[in-house]
Amino acid sequence: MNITTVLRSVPVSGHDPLADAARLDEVFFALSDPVRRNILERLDGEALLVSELAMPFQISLQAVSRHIQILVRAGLVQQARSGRISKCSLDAQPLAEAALWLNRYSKYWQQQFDVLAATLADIDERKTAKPSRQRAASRPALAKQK
Amino acid sequence: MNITTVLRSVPVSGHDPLADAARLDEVFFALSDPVRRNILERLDGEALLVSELAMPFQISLQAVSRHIQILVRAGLVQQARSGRISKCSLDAQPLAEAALWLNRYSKYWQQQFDVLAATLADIDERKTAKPSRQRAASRPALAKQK
DNA sequence: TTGACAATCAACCAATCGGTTGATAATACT
DNA sequence: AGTATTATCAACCGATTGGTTGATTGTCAA
Repeated sequence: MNITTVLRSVPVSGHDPLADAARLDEVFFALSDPVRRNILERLDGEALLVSELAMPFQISLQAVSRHIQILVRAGLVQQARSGRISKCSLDAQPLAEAALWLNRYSKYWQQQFDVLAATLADIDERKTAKPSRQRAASRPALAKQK
Repeated sequence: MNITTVLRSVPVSGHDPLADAARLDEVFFALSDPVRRNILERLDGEALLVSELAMPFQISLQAVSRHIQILVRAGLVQQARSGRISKCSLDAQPLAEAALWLNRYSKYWQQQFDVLAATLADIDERKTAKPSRQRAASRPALAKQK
C-alpha cells in the first residue's frame, strides 16, 4: 500500500470543497431519519439483506429499500447484489467527514465534561473527607471523551 | 452548581429515548444544508444579527430567516429579540448528542488514522535510513484524533 | 415448468423544503 | 410626523420526502 492510497482513504477535507460540501449534505441528511440511523446501527459489524433490515419496521419493504438508496447515495452503505438478494454493508468513511466537521465544536461539550469531572471530583472529595455509606462511581470514561 | 444541574447540562443520551431520537432528527437535518452549516460556523464565537448572517448569501433575507428558524427548532441557535433586531447565538449542546451518536463509528476512521500514521512512520524510517533532500512532514495531530 | 421469493421500479399521495414576492410589525432616525 | 430599517408572516411555486399499492425483474426451488 503506497502513501497515495492511504491519503486518499483518509477523510481529510479540502480535496474538493464543493464536492465535500455536497457530500456532507447527503451524509447529514441520511442521518436525519430514525429508520436510516437504525439501519446504520445494525450494519455495524455485519452485512444484512434488505429484507433482514426491513424486518423490525412497520413500513413496507419498498419504503425500506428507498431508505437504503438514500444511504447508498450518501456513500454510507454498499450493496452487493447476487441474484435476487442484495447484501448491504456499512461504509463508515463518510461518517468521518461528518465527525470531523462536528469536531470544530468539541470545545463546547469538552468544557461541559470538564465541569462534570470537576463536580464529581468535588463530591468524591467531600465523601472522602466525611465518608458515607454510598460512594458515587467515578467516571473517568466520560472525561476521556476527546 | 449542584450535581443535578451538571448532569442535566451534560449531553448524556437516554433520558428520553423517544425525544432524543426526534431531537437527533432535527439536528442532523439542520446540518444537511450548506447555508445552515455556514451560519453555525460563523456563530462560533460571536452572536450575529439575522441581517449580518444573511449578508454573504445570494438568497433573500426571508430565506435566511427561515434557515435560522430551522436551526432554532433543532436547538442549535437561540434568538434574543430586542426591538426590531434579533441577535442569534450558538448553542452547541445538541451537536454533542450528534457527535456522541457518530462516535459509535470512530473505530472505523481511527483505524484509518492508524494506517496513515504507520505508513508515515514507515516512510520516515526509510528516509532516515537513506536520507534524501525532502522530508515528509510527520503529522501526529491527525493520529491524535480520538 | 411453475410458482414462491427478494428486491426494485413506477405511479400516486399528502406533507415539507427552499426559494420567491408582497405585506406587516416594531423600532429607530431626521 | 413621516420614513427607513430589521425581521417575520403569508401565500405561492417547483422539487423532494416518506409513505402507499401494484407491476416487474431475476433467481431459487418443488
